[in-house]
Amino acid sequence: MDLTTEITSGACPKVCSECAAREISICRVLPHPGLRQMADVAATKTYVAGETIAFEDDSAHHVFNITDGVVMLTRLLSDGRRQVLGFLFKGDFLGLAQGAEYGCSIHALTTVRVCRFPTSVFRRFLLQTPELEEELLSRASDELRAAQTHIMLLGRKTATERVASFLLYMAEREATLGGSPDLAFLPMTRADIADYLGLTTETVSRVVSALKRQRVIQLLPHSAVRIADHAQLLNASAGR
Amino acid sequence: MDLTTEITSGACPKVCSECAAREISICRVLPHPGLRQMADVAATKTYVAGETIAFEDDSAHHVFNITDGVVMLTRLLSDGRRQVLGFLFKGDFLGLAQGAEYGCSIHALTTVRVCRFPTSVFRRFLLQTPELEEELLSRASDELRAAQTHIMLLGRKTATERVASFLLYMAEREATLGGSPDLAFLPMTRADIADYLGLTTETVSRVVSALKRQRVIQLLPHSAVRIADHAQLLNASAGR
DNA sequence: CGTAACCTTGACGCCGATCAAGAGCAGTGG
DNA sequence: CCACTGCTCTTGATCGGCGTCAAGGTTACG
Repeated sequence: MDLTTEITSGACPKVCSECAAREISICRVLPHPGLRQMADVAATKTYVAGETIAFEDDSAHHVFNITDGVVMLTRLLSDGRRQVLGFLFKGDFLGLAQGAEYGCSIHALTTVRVCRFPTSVFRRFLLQTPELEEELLSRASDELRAAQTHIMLLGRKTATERVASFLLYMAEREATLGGSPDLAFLPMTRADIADYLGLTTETVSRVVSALKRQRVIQLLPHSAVRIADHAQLLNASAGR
Repeated sequence: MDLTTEITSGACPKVCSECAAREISICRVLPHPGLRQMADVAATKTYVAGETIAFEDDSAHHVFNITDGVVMLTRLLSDGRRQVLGFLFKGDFLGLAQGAEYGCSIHALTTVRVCRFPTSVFRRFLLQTPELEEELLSRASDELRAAQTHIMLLGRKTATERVASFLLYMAEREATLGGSPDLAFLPMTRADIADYLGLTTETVSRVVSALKRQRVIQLLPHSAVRIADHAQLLNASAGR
């Protein structure tokens, strides 16, 4: 049975059949009755670039599937110092680290489309859907590893190594979504990158310039970066 | 029905009834038949202080419940720079972030007692035990938040703030295990602390000395620290 | 085409790293 | 009980990578 048959037969809810992240979001593990149930409580929503989706102290009323765009998570210290905790892309699930509050602010870096669920309903649905629980546990495990890699970067890498690691990471994300492995789009500002890497905008800018001068990368229009010498960049990144 | 009845009736496996972490480990959510099944595939094991339980590239053949002692997780860069990813205590589950390999080295800082399960058996058991899955997901969420706090610390806090945050964290762990909230035992060396905080031993030592001079903390025998001025230390930590 | 962000580059300063030496401390054996 | 030994911890002097401050260039967008 091909996809068209599924859609026309109505086995796949309209909202899901049109979803750009259909095959890479957590929903891919759901059997059709489950998917229908999910779809019934889902709300699709679009945020514009620059919009704040939620603040860190907000009650966590929703969990999200990112169906398109790039999302940034940040935390603040009381004096305004900011740390970027991570970026989320098409297919990512947002809500794994949530408690009663979100715990971090959620920002749309591009136009972002999400599929949103009330937390309470999602929790209830989770209890009766072991395959979804499996999937979330697996993703939590992946995120934990990613967080550890971030910790390693912040604790022990130099400025150059951090920037190189970041560029490789962005290119890799591009590749997993079907793009080229040596082309990275950077929808975030230098300040965002700096706050992700525990640096300043000036330092990020200097390192990027240096890598460009050494012909390891090229800067293209629209904040795109071409990795000209993958081996050299990997070398500069000091490994994962 | 009290605990004694349970034990003498045999509803609780011997290995579990004697477990020091019985009520705080993941097993607490298991119904008795489930607990018995778990116990059947569990092996208790003791490691001496300083022992390496596993290396980061080892195949992850086991997951662990820490039933006593303190465990440290570390990652290395190829040139030997080390990052301490975290510490685990009595009641903690070790294995959430694991893939095919452990991904980080596992070290016993004190005498450590664990309850160990073969990964494959544990996975199979997990699939048929939703309440355990729930529990793991909840713990993964907590760990993710803890990792984010660590990221904030490494990315944006000063040396003094890092050390202060660390002392508060250790005291809090002490408190959750029934100890005093202003007494922390530090079974790790200054080098371990430094590698956790992204600093050097010298800097950690200097900051500790300064806090001692300001009478914010006292150093007691056996690597214990008394928090003399909790408010002041919290102040020095710049929040969570 | 004008304006407001964002980005880059340069000069300088500081926090924490590095280098070095001595003090404290636990374990060992006489 | 004490001397010895090796490690950990502390403290001081100096250094350097990255932050800070400042100014100019570039890009996006109305």
